[in-house]
Amino acid sequence: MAFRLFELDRLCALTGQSSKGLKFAEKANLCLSMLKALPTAAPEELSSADESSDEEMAEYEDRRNFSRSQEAQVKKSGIPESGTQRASRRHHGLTPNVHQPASSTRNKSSSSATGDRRKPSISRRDHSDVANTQVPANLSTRHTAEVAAIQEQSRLKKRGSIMNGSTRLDERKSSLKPALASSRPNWGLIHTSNGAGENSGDIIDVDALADEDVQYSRLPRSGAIQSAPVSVPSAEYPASSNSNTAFSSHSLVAPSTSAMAVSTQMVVAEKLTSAVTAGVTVGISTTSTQVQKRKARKSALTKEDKHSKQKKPTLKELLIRAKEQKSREEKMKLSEYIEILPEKLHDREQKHSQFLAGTVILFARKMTETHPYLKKKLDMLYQHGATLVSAFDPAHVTHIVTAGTKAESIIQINEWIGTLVPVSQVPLRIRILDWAWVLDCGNYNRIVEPTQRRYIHDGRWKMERRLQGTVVETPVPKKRKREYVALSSEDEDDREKPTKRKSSQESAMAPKSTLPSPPSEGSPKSTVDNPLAEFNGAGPSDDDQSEVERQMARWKSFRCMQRGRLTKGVCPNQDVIDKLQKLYAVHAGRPGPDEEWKAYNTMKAIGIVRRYPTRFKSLEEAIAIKGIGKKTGLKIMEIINTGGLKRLEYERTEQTVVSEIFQDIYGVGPQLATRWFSLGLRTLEDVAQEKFGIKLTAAQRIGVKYYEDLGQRMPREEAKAIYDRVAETALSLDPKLLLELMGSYRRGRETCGDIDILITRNTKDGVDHRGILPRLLNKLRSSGIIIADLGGEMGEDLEAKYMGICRLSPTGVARRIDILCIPYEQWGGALVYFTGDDMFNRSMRLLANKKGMSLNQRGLWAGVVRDPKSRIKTCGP
DNA sequence: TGGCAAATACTG
DNA sequence: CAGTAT
DNA sequence: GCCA
Repeated sequence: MAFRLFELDRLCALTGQSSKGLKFAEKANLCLSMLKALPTAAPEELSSADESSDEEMAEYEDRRNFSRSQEAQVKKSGIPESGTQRASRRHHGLTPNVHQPASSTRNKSSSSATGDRRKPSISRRDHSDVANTQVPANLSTRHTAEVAAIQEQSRLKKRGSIMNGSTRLDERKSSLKPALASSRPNWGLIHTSNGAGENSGDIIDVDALADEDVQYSRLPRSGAIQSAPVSVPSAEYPASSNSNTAFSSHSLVAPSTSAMAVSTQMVVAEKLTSAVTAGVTVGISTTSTQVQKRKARKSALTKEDKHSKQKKPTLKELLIRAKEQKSREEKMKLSEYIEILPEKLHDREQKHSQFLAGTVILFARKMTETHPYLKKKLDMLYQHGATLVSAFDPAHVTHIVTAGTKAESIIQINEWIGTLVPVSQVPLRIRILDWAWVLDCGNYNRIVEPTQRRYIHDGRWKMERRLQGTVVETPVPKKRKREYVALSSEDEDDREKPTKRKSSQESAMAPKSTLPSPPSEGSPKSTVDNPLAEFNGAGPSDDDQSEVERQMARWKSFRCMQRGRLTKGVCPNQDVIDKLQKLYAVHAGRPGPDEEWKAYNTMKAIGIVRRYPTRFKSLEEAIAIKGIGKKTGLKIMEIINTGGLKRLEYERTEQTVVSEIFQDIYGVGPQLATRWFSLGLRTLEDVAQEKFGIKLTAAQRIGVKYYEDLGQRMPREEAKAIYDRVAETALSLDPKLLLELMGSYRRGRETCGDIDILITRNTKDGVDHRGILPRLLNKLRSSGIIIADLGGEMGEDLEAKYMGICRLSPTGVARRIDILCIPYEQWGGALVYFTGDDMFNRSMRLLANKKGMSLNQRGLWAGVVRDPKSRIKTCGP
C-alpha cells in the first residue's frame, strides 16, 4: 500500500505544501497528519505508513476479508452490489442516489467528458488585461466602459475558483458509489440506514484497534474522544445532540469555529476538525443494536488479532521495548535528551530531508525541562539535519530557536537561555528565531533566510534593524506587506555582516511593549493546547514524530491558506502570477477537456508560484517543483526574463477577449460564449438584444442585467451586513436555526464574490428546518433584499438550495447570494466544503482518495477508492 | 496514457 | 441530454 | 499541462 503514498507530495503541492525532498516516510507522515482528519482511514494503512511489518500486513488481510464478508451482507440486504467493476454512473438529471444500472448512459463518450465539467467559473475579476488588450473596435462603448470597469476591479483578488475535473469516474472508484447512493435517498444520511450500519466495517476496525494501543495510538477512538470533550462556546456550535448520533465530538469543533472568522489558520484547523468529526462520528452513529453487533464482531476480531500476535510475538516485544524506552525518555531533561538523539534517530539521513543540515541550533528552553512536547521539537530539528547543543557557544551556534510559533517575548527568551547568556549578548549573526521559521524551512525544504519579520522577536528584530541603520520605526499597522518584501531579498545578508554587538542596544529590546507583537498569525500556540491534538488519539506524548510532523503539516496548510490573504498581490513572483492568471483565463474560457486540464494545471501552478518564497532564478529551480513542469517552467522564466509571455499575445485574440466577457454573464460558459462569438456576437449589447437569433435563459437575462454589479466583489463588511439581515429574518422564523456565512467571507477575505449562507438546525428537539427556505425567501423578497432568482429553491426538504440576487439596500449593488439548507448531520462536511477554497477542497479530496476514502459535501467516506475491492464504509458527519 | 474531486440541480 | 451552476 |  505504500506506493499509494507516493502521490502524496502531489497533494502537498496542491495544498501549497512542499514535500519536495521529503523521504518517503516523511511524506507518509505528512499525509497522515493531514489525513488524521480522516480517522476512519483504513487503519491498516495508517499503521503501515510508518512501517509495515508482516503482522500488520496480516491484520490488513484480516480486515479486508472481514470487510468482504460485510460486502456480502450488503449484497444480501439488497443493496446493489458495490464490488462490481462496472462503471455505473449516475445519470444526469435523474434523481440523485437512485442506483443507476450499469447501462447508464454516462460513459466515456466525449460528450460526457465535456458535459460533466462545470464551468471553470473564471472569476470575472480576473481580466486585468482585458482592457489593455486591443479591445475590438466594434465593441460598443458601453462595452468598453464595462471593460474598463472590469479592469478597475481586476485588482481585487480573484477568488481562486477553478474548474472542476472530469466526472468520468474511474470505474473502480465508482464502484463504491452506487452503494452509498442507494443506501440513502437524496443526500443520504448514511449512518442511520441499516445498510450503512452493516457497512461500517472500518469502524469496527477502529474499535478493535483501540485495544492495540501503541501502534495505533494515533487513531482517534470514539471512546477517547467522547471522554475528552472540550468546552463548547455554545452559540457557535451546538453541543451534542442525541445519544444515537454521538455528536459530542462536535463540541470539539466549537473552539475553532468561534475563532474562525479572524483566522485562516483556524479555518483550516476547523476543516480538519470537521473532517475528524465526520469520521469519528461514524463509529458511534449507528443504532444500538448495530453497535452491539459490531461489538460482537469486534471482539471476535480482536481475539483473532491477539491470536495471530502470539504466533509472532516479536511485535509485541518491540512494542513493550518501545514503551519502556519512551518512558525513559520522558523523564529526561532536554539536555540529556539531546545527547541521546544521535542514537535514537541514527537514521535521520535516510528518513528525513536534511534541510537543516549545517545548522547548529540552541533550543531556547531551559535545558532542565522535560516536557515531551519540547522533545518532539528537538526530534524534528535533529531529524532534519540540525546539530543540537545544550549550551550557548557563540562560536558554534548558528541559530537560536524558540518552541513557539509566535515570537516569544524577549524576556521569556532571556529566561530560557539567559542562564547561558543574556539575549543582548547574542551576536547578531546568530539569529533568534521562531518555530515558524523551522516549519517554513520544512515547507521549502531548505534553510529559509530568516528575514521575515514574523520569525523574529520584535525587540530583537528592531535591534537588528538599528544596527543596520535601517531602523524601521513603523510598528507596521496591518496590511504592510513588508514581510514579504523583506523576504525576497534586500537584506538577506544581514547576518553575514560582522556587526559588532553593542550592548547599548539592549534597551531597545527590553520592553516588549515598544512594539505590539503582531496579532500573531492565528493561534498556533503549539500543539499542546491545540484542540486538534485531542483528536490524535493520544496526548502530545504519544507517538514520536508523527505528532511533530502533524503539526508541521498543519502549519503548512495554514500557510497555504494564509498566503492568499496576506500576500495581497505582493510576492516575489507577482508578475509571473499575473501572466499565468491570464493564461489560465484563456484556457479556462475555452471549451474542451484539454483546455480545462491546462487550466487546472495552470491554476495549480499559480498557487505554487504564489507561495513560493523567492524569485525564480532558473528554469531548473522552477521545474524542480512538483506541479510545475517543463512548459510552465519555461513560461515562468520567459516572464521573468522578458517580462512578457508570447503565448499570451497570440492566444489573446478577439475571440478570447469577447468570449471571456460573455462568460462573465451568469449562466454563460465556454461553449455558449464560443458559439455566440462564432455567430457574430461581439458585445454585451448584442447579447442583451439577443441578436443573431440567440436565446437567453431567464438566468442569463438576469446575468446581463446585473452584469456590472455581479462583476464586483463586495467588501466583507457588506457580505456580513447582508448576512445579518438574512440571519435576522431566518431567526425570526425559527430562533433555533443555525446559520453560517460561508465562502470567502469565512476564509477571512477582505472582499467576497458572493454570499453563501448555510442553514441547518439541530434536530435534538425533534424539529427540523424543513421548508424554512421558501418562507425565508418570501420574507427576503418582500423586504427587498432578494431582487431576482436564478434557480434552486426546492421546497420542503431538509436539503434545499437557493440561488439568487440580493442587495443590501435599494440603491446597493446587486450581489449573488446562495442559501442552502442542509441536514444537521452534514454540518461538518458542509462547513468544510463551502468554506473552500476550491483548491483546498480539491486537494483534500484528492488526499482522501489516496487514502482510500472519499470526501464530499456530506462527509467523509471510508472505503477503498482506487485500490482493491470495494469495502464500503460510511460515515456521516 | 489515464487521471486529475465530486455530487446535484436547473434549463431549454 | 448538454451546458452551466454551486 | 503535469505526473506516475
